[in-house]
Amino acid sequence: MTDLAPHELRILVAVGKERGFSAAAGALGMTQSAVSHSVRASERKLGAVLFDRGRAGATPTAAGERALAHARRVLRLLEVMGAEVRGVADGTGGTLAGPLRIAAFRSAALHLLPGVLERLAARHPEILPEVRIVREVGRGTAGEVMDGRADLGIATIGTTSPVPPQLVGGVLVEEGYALVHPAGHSSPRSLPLVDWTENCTSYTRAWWAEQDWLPSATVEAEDDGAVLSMVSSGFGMAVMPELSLIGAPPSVQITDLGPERPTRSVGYVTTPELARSLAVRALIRELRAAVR
Amino acid sequence: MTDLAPHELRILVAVGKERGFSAAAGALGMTQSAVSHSVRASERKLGAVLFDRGRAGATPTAAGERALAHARRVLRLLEVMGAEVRGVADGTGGTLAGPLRIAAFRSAALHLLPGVLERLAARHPEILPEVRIVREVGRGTAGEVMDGRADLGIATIGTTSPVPPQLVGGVLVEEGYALVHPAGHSSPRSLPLVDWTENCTSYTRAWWAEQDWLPSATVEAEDDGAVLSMVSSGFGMAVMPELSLIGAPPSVQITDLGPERPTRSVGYVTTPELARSLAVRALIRELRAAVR
DNA sequence: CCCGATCCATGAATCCTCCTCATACACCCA
DNA sequence: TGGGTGTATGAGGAGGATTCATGGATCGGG
Repeated sequence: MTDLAPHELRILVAVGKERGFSAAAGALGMTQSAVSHSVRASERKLGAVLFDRGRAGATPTAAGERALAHARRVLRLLEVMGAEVRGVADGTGGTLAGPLRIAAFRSAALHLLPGVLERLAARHPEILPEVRIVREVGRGTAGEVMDGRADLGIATIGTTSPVPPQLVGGVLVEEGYALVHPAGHSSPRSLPLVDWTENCTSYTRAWWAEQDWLPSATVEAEDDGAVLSMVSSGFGMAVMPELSLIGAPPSVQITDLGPERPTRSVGYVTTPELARSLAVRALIRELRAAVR
Repeated sequence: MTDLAPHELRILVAVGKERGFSAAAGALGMTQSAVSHSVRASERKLGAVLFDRGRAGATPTAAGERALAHARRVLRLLEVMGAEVRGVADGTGGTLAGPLRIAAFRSAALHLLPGVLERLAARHPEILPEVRIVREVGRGTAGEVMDGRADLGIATIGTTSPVPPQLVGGVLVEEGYALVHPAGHSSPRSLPLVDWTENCTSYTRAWWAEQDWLPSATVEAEDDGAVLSMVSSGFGMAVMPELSLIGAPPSVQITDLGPERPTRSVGYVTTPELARSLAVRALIRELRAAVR
């Protein structure tokens, strides 16, 4: 038997990543001795020294670099193998390869998805995500999924816009609204309130109506990006969800609205069939991990 | 630990090949009991039944087919890993020393590969190419690569047969179709049209249908070689890709079909993992050089 | 210059995985 | 209904993997 077993491959990869036997052992939850034994066995099987051991740990030799590259590929292939075989058996289609169409509202597409898709690509390079920005008005992103134009939608979920009965979905995160106004403005509350069509659920609107300090004069903008740029140029103030405020310029000031502030739930919707597909499940897993 | 070990993969492949536990055990020099235990363990790890057991032995389920394809690929990758690591360590250059399995359709195997493999052998004598001729119907050569039975496939690539998403590939050359008929025939267009199953993409068929000068009566032959020999013996005429016409005897006459002639793309497909291996890269380099 | 810290190496003991042996079970056919 | 084909399964043993305990090498600092 000259082939390396998966656990041996994993140890090689860990040593390459942690740049040392002890560190790799720690990362894998095993003993330095086990790593040493295993690497030595792998080297014997392959007939080549894979790591230069030194004071500062272990660094791959040229042969070791090639071995690491192969080890990573083999491990990934084994991972995909498990996923596909299970998928075929489940009748979920079997492959996680191919395009994965995501409909998202603007702030999610800009501030939530990039990191998620990056990690998804790292773990499942065979998935090719396509993001389409859909205004969250009317049927919104859920409509895109219902109409078969998207596999998964990032949507606001609440009592006024629940998950449609023919779809499945879940809440990812509940985020609060915050007041945003020009930084350093002397009396920000005298500024007009800037708003945009997609903003706010009816629950939020009710909260809104109760706040007597809010000016009634409002200006309607195109989308949250336009609102934010109007605020940052001193034109007005706005009540926006936190997701829209990620990466806001220093020229705006964000004020928490306190414990009674309105919130909204951001979640996902998909079809029951697609919910079992490996690609959609992988994406949901990454979404869940991202909002934690 | 949910990943399958190499010995488990080998057992799966053997069972798939020998179509039975007992036969696989015999081929592997082990007990039927060991095979049974191992397959059961693999099924438990993957969470799917891989073989239907019956009177006549074992046949793979759908999940089993996928598992087998992956198993072959993983084992192949481990093989390449060993060879390359040893090669790097020896300072012999680091390319895979050993067999490189190529699946090609007939005309490519006969007219494109010989020169390519000659140059490959000159540059990398340690690579031992094995060519298997596969009819380009159904999943064709790409299927051989997907199932782990070949490292690289020479395939026709087009809208009707794109590179499968889980594979990687590229176009090598776009070649035209030409009319071929017996040399010196007085009215070649009155001859029947000879064809063979692998011939022509749907795009080509569409062009074909538009040509009112083409006779509708057709004769079906086994392969392009048979077609060419029928044409050369005066039996009929044919529309064939240029690759099939290399080395055609002087008894046939080749007529260019003009600028509107149909074309097909000939390319290669391989797995993402093998695409990085030195042997496959060397072969692709030679293929690219050859068609220039 | 030695002390301590921080690496990796190694031998023995333990635990667990995998294989074999022996046997049971299911099915088909003469 | 017995013999021949196949697979399933439990018990036991051999070998591999991990741990424990320890040794050896190398470097930086007092």
